[in-house]
Amino acid sequence: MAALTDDFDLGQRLRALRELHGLSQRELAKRAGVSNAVISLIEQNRNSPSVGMLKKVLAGFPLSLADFFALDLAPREQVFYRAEELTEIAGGKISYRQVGLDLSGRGLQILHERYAPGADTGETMLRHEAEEGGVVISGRLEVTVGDQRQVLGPGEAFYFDSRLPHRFRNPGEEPAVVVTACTPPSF
Amino acid sequence: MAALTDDFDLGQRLRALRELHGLSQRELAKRAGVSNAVISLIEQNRNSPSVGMLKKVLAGFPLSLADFFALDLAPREQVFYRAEELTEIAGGKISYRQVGLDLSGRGLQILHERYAPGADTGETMLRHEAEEGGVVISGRLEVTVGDQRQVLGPGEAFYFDSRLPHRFRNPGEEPAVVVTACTPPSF
DNA sequence: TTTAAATGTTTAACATATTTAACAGTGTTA
DNA sequence: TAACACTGTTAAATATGTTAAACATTTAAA
Repeated sequence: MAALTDDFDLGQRLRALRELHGLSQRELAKRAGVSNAVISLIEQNRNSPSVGMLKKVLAGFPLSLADFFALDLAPREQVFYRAEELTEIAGGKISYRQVGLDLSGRGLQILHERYAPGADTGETMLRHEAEEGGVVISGRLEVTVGDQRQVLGPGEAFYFDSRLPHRFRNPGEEPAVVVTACTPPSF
Repeated sequence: MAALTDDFDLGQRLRALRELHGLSQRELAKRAGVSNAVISLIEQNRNSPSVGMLKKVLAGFPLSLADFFALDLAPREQVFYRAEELTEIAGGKISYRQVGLDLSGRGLQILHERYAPGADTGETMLRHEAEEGGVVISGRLEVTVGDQRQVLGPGEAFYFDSRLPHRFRNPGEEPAVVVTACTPPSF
């Protein structure tokens, strides 16, 4: 997950962020309660700020450390997708239709899912580093998370930490349709 | 989003991570190419490591900065939500029904939205630091992002950078229903 | 017990980050 | 033009992080 972990330019990132917010170095410094010099130096990569300092600076936006490092500054392309354009990921008894083709470097994965009657993600529970949730549109969906299990119907929803072992199953006679979201994308 | 931005204990986090990997301070230090003392000091929160140093240390696992800060060590609570339990945020001509009550410290916001005929988020375009997307369930929704505009119907979808000015409107005669997701949560 | 090899911690010397205060440049107003 | 308010940058002083080396403790083997 987590895009741009390596090569990234911390200074450039801070500068881009600051300019995006329309702040001068001094304005940001004032909000953050630090000297303006340090912002200049950080943006030039002439020092490697301590985590404490960076946290202070980001508080001026405000923005969390996690968000700062997870930020993706690349510009975006396609915005709209026709139903046929959603990219089918799995196929078969479970259909995952993803909004967007390539999510690498993105923070969000949105899926239009359809579970045929009886469809099941399987005995071996799923786990990954993420948060996910969804809303059931039609049919019935059995969701198991950790030691909790429940069957959800239209309008009902779920939200959990994806590191907890989880599983989805359609226990009904009709197809189950769900819209789910996951951050960061898990496949 | 991004959990535990404030209170979190960097030292505790590093220690937990190291022990999870079954490494001693010295082993990790060797892999990371730093002195073992700094790891001891960081874990005791007796210094606030520079970003460069922290990055080096994490490389010993390896783990990216983004992942490190995105890590959430806290346990989660409610997983399932009945339709009535979705928390109504706006009400009125536009209904935002959110999965989960309090999303502070979370990375994902999922909304079950309903736009009455003619409902509109307004002339002044929305902007915030996030990524968002959604799938239209029923009715028709006009989505404007930057200089792009399109009317989407059931099964159609969108995905964009929330920093681009955007707007939603129901141009039709029947209610429009959408499931959207946003990371990080925007309100 | 003794020895050795681990473990985490501490201290003093050193390297680096941060602040304060000044510098240089821009655009605006009188 | 001068005077001002703003911009980002820089130098020297200070504060803090980092290292190398030693300390103290535990475990295992002889």
